[in-house]
Amino acid sequence: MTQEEKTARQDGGVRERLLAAALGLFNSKGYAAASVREIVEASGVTKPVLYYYFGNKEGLYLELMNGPLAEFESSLKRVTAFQGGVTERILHFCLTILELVRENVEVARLVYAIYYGPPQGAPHIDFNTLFDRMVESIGEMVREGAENGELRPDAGQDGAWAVISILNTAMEEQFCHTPPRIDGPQMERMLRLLMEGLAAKTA
Amino acid sequence: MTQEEKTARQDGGVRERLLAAALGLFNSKGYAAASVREIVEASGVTKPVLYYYFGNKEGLYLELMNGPLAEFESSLKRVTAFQGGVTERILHFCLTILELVRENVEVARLVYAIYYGPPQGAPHIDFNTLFDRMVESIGEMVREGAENGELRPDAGQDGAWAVISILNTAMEEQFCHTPPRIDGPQMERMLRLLMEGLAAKTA
DNA sequence: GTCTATATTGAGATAGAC
DNA sequence: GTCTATCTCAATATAGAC
Repeated sequence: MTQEEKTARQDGGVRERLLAAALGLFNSKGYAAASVREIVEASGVTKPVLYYYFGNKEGLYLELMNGPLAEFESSLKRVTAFQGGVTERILHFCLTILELVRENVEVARLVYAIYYGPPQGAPHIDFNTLFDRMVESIGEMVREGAENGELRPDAGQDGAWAVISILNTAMEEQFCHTPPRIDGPQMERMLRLLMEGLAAKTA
Repeated sequence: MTQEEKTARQDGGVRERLLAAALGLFNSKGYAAASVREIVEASGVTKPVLYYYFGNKEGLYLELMNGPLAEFESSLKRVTAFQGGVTERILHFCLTILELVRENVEVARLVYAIYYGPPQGAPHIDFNTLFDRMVESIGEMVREGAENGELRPDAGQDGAWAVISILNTAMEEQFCHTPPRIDGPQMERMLRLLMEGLAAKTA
């Protein structure tokens, strides 16, 4: 057993408590306004413990984000491999993303706050590329649908952004309103409403 | 001429420069992270000047928000008085709101950051009621359209939220991406795509 | 690993001269 | 109205004992 492994086993609870407390405080007060003092008090430890585990406030923040973000990215890869008609693939994609967000509301809320709001002095993380990849995935599906006749031939950019709008707003509702006024089934109904406008009139 | 009027004339430039600098810094660093020192330096004055005009940082923030918010509210009232078919009224409503946002991007960005993100220690302003009123206005229009046969009879909650989603995401694009990937005409096309799904099939 | 105690910096805010 | 100089407090971070 290496020294690293020993350390990893020993520090168990404290690390997690610090991460959880920081996440809660970053969300309720913002990265800048949440002080180290508050974080350690909420975790029932003292300041040096935080510096021992994470080096500094930034290190704690990065540690907090990296796990869930990596998980999200790998989920993104898996979901694009889904087979079926374009409409069903779009629905499946959006529902999966929404479910991911619902499972990690706290982290998602923080990501959105940093992405959409001022960085607040938090170290930079490239959320932009991640969001763009999501946009691009939906764009490709819509384009494919327009080409193979499943969607209207003019369902290009505008159609893709309309889908993204619904997904985006549904996600935001998860962490900006309690209880959220949009859930999975409702988002699906909204998307189907949109699709009936997007779908090719073959009747 | 009262004392108030004299004062109002005299302090001209400084007040405005402080407000503008604060708005810029609140947006780029967040309310908590933007320091009074930075604000006054950017305005070319010293700290006591800020305290002279606004009492404190919170006073400055409130002064900054109140003007545009009142203007926005009165615009909301005016736009709901627009006459015409439901579809055109919805389009007019959304285009007007988007235009308002585009004319006050900086304030809108700050409002969204505070509304969606952590309050950062900024004094509370009730944006919720304002947003709800917007949601309610759209809800009423859709409901009316469903009743008078201009929209599908089942175009209720879901249809309204689909409209809101498009408007919401279009607004966000204005202050979260340069250049914005959505403008007025594109939002209109997205809404019309949605409408063709919502509209009653009378053909 | 975790503590007490403290160094150091920068924050918001004010006193008092002009 | 605007300044210089300063107060007070809380922030991040660390030294050093256990």
